[in-house]
Amino acid sequence: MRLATWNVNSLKARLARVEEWLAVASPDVVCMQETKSTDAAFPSELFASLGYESVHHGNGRWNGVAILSRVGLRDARAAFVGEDPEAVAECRLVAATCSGVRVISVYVPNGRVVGSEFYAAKLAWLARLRAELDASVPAGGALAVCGDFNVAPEDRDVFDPSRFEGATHVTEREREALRSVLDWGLVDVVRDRVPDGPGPFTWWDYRGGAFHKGEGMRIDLALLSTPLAGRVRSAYVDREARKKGSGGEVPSDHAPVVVDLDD
DNA sequence: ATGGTAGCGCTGCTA
Repeated sequence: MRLATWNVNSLKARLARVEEWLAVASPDVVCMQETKSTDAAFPSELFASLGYESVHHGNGRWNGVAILSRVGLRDARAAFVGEDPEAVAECRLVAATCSGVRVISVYVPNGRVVGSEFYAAKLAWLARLRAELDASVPAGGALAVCGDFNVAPEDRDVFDPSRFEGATHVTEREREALRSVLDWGLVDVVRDRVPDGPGPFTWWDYRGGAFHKGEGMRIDLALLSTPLAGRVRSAYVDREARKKGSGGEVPSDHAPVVVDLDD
């Protein structure tokens, strides 16, 4: 099974690029973030015509998460345990079971400025994600928590740590909050397969030619439970998808993370 | 050079 996660930075703007990528990469399950779409506008029929069932959770201009699967999709849920699905303010989590794997697509808050209310909300969101796993996922099962975590786990996950002093994504409190999620019993499978940095990066600023200068961060992660991590054949960043499409379409500022699992 | 790009949507916010 090929599992992927991709922050598309607007599904409407990226749709042609996404379709092209689906055909080339041929993933079985895709976690998507920043669709910036409503549930009504989400192109579920188009994805169905390509062989994918889907679930989307979005309410407009910001955020929005989805899961696509061509190996089954059931028990979808788009809110934290104990959260009223009708009262979700920010659409940042959706879960479904695909071919025996509990898949969670996450878009962790950016945090904006260290010390701000948004930074505090980011830390709280990560703590809530850990509580979600404790409350809703049986230990020892097949779990994949994938998405844009907006945290670079270590200094080797940024192109130049000195350029990030005082910035979000690299602070010890954010990294500790992420480690608390990992401590549930998850493996960062790309890092597991690529022990040395820098990178592999998954995000590059649109500005200043950052992608071509190699100035990125590794903030999109595939975190797999230990039993599932034992089935990983390969785990990598699909840098090709960060380049323009065949028709010159603008790419997302994120590249997909792809994980191939043995059956 | 205190900058830059992209998306949403129409003014400035978010990233």
